[in-house]
Amino acid sequence: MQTATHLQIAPAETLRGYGSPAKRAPEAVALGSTQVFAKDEEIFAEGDRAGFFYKVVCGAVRTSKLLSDGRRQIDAFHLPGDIFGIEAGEEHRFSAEAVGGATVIAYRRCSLDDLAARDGTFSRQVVDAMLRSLERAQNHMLLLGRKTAMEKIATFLLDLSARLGDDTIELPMSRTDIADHLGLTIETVSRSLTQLERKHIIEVPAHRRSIVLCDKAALHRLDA
Amino acid sequence: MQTATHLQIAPAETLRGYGSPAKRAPEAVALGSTQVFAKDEEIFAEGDRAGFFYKVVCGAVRTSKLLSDGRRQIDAFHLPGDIFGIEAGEEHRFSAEAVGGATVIAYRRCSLDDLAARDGTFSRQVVDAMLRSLERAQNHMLLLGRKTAMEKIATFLLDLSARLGDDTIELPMSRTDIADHLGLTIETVSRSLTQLERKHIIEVPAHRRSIVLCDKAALHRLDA
DNA sequence: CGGGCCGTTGACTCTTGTCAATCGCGGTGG
DNA sequence: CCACCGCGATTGACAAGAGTCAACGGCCCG
Repeated sequence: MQTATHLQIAPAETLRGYGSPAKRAPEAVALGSTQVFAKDEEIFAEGDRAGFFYKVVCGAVRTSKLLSDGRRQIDAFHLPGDIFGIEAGEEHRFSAEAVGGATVIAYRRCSLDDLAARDGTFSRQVVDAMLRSLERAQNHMLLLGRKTAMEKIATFLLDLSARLGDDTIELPMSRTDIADHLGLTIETVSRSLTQLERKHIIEVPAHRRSIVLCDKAALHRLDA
Repeated sequence: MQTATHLQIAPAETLRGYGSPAKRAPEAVALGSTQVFAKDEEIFAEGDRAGFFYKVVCGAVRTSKLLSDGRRQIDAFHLPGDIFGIEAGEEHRFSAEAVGGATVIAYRRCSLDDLAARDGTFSRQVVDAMLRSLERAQNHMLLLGRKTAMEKIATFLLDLSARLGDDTIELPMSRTDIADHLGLTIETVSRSLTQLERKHIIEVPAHRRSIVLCDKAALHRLDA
């Protein structure tokens, strides 16, 4: 086995703008440069040249695809620690936007071959990220193709709670985002949550932006 | 850049059986061993130890996940040349079965780190396969979450025709498989095909196992 | 010739989507 | 400080796309 002593991933201090006036935090941290994006600000768009990939530091990021008539599918929400924006080809295959403000680290994309050829911690992390994306995508296909609205909501809440490590979920995203992630309409999301609330399985405080899971067992039962 | 002169992926001649009486073609081709599976025979199951991954030589393979009550989602059909069964963890995250007979090559899975650490053609091919799976999964999520039944069918037919490189599609899979892939019921698949037939957009010969795309432009119009 | 499997078709149901009104919080400006 | 405005969320009434259940048809194979 070879011994690569240094990761040779180029720092990405010389970031070109993305057409949006984001405040950039230019201190180059280790291998990438930190950037701050405002609520709903675009990080990259479908079809953009994939010069960088990213790791979420804080906040949340959504990656999505659009149909020609505007229907949207959010394939994933990325939380702190998650890596997104890795591509096989030269272009990004989906767009990424900050959900209510996010800080990310941008890594210059070296050739994927190069990356795959190294054996440092970081390359392992990237390959792992890819595989976890794939796994998540596969689970999500099962959800989208075969689960009912209520099952989708239950899965979503349990997953988010597990990822955040807390039974009280501060939702970073709007109902519209949730709907576009689960393949539902905003009305169906709202009605499902109301129903769960009435059964005392969850509690939704007045500002409606956080959800407390009171009865996880019941949620697991609802989740097929 | 290092120069790995040999791919060090272990041949997989010493295959343990998978609990099913498949005829095995034991000649070890290059890096893996060829295996033949009968119609609907299981190649591996969800939860099996992921000791191998596979490349389709001929025929077709479906990979799928099940819900506790039997609802099924086929995440992909794998055609000749496609690689499937690569996993991040120790277990297969979905099951794989031959669709009406398939020949595959099994590769012993070395540690993914090792694999990622090499720079040979084959490792590149594997990483590429992963990224293509991911891309396909993302497109499929858009389909499952946001397309109508007719749009799903149109997308499916165009995709299959493109992959097979032919406007006449010999369907390797049943209506049930198609339904479980597109998140529909067998009845809806059947009705959609009949409707396309009536509009002279496709032709479906009497045995119903092949489909001729007469009017691809119309299909593209139906596909959002 | 008969049985079974796969696919098609029809009638009906129902979950989810659509359209529209209202609520309520938060921010803004007088 | 308070009234107003606007956006996001909720709720209701209704529509419709897709699912369910059931019958039937045709093909293959014994």
